[in-house]
Amino acid sequence: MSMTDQSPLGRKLSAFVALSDAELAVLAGLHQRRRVFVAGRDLVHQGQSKQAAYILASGWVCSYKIQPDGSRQIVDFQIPGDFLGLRSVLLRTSDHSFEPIVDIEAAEVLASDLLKAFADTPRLATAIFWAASRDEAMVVEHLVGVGRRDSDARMAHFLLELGSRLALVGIGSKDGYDCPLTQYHLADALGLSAVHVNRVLRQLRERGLVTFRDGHVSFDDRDRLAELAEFDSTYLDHEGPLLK
Amino acid sequence: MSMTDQSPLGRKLSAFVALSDAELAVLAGLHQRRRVFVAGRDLVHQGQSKQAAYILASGWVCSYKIQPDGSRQIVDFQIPGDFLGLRSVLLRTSDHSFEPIVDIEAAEVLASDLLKAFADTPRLATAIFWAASRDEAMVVEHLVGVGRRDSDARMAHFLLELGSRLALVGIGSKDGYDCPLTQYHLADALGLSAVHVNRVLRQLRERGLVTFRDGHVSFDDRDRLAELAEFDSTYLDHEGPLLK
DNA sequence: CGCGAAGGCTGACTTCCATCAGTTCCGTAT
DNA sequence: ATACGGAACTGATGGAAGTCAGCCTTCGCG
Repeated sequence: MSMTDQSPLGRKLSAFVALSDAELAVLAGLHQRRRVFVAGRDLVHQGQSKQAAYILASGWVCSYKIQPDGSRQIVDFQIPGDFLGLRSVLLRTSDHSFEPIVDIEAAEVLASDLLKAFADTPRLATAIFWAASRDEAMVVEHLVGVGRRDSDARMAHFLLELGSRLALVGIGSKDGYDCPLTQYHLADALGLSAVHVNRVLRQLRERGLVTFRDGHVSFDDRDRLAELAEFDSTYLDHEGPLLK
Repeated sequence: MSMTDQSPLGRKLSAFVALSDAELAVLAGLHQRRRVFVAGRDLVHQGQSKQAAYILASGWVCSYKIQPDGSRQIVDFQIPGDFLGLRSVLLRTSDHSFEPIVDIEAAEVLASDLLKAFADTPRLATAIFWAASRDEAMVVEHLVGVGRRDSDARMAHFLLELGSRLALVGIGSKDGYDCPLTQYHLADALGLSAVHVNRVLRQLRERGLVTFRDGHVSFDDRDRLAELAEFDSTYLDHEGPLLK
């Protein structure tokens, strides 16, 4: 199976374990029940129970929690190749919501099919658990950012992390990437107000570090940006395949 | 096996699945290699690789990340019955550190033993994954708190959550619990300065909501405290066993 | 066409929390 | 017995980010 044939998930997992053709075939099998969802209408809503998991094939999604007072915290963004709702399979009710940011395509995966795939191809299972662990590490890093970084470093770190993640599934380049997020999304993710997000972006642009404009992020000076963010990507753990 | 014989982990898992004697025996088997660690000396250090997982038997631990600038963010506290480092088994290097807050006892669990237990007793495996999912949900809720709650609500929420968790493993009562954390721990966990933590605690005490003094938390008015915190415990998911 | 909604952008004012610079209290090691 | 270190505690001051209020542009649509 050639590189270009691979799903984004296949591509991502290949960075961790070298998957055999048989394993790739099982993975492809999980992509059967393809569904389309429109931007803005929640896929899963907080408090809902017993929903399937999804593998995102194209488009962007965010997972978030709404507070009783109406404010929301975006926990993470999902990009092609990411799982949605893998964790909440075991908890009775989903503790958060998923909103497609643009129109998306996703493969619905039934818990039973997933478990069968795990039993048949343990290496694939390991790879998927690796991906889940990495997602959790990103949430932790997100928490650190919100708790301990000022708004500039927070934004810088966020934009760099996103760039790294996209690169891993073959989207974007060293210099930047297309990004459909609004300043409101950034605000809800970073724990800032939309007004302040705007000011921070302006500042970073004027300092010649990054430009986020018209749905595109350009790294104007990646090194200085990484320095400001104190960006250390080891938690993303992609140094080439571990298991041959 | 009677209730009082159970390890804290057994007790916690029993709230999710009713475990058979055979399953409880396997679980007890995982507690073989008992070790003791002294307060303050890190169990696992950020950047370290290939360490075992642990089941905490007694005492308190915190997991945290240190920033290059020296500030630290505590990600979570572990109490008896919690796993340490379950997630980082798959990532090459641990992305965070574990520090015992008091002297602790913990069972060291080798990855191979854990996998064998999973293979032999799938229901136990499910229960442990449930616990892992719940831990992740707590980190998410923590992120929400740091991102979207002001310092009072944040503290209130934290103290209530901890009370709920302790109750699940049979520690503390409806009215309060013993708690060895210092105000510095609270500050590092909640993304506040120690000075401000002190003020917030004073305020909550003066308003007659909670008293945290001399290593003991007392809920003076649990209802009003929960209201201030907008505490909704569904993410903790303990409404009695799901699987009979 | 023109209206409204969504997103981006900005200035003025306010608030929450960090920082600095201490003091007090206690337990323990010299 | 006293000196020391860790933790709790406090007042004064400043700064980072929130809130409020408003303007401009673009784009879809009645």
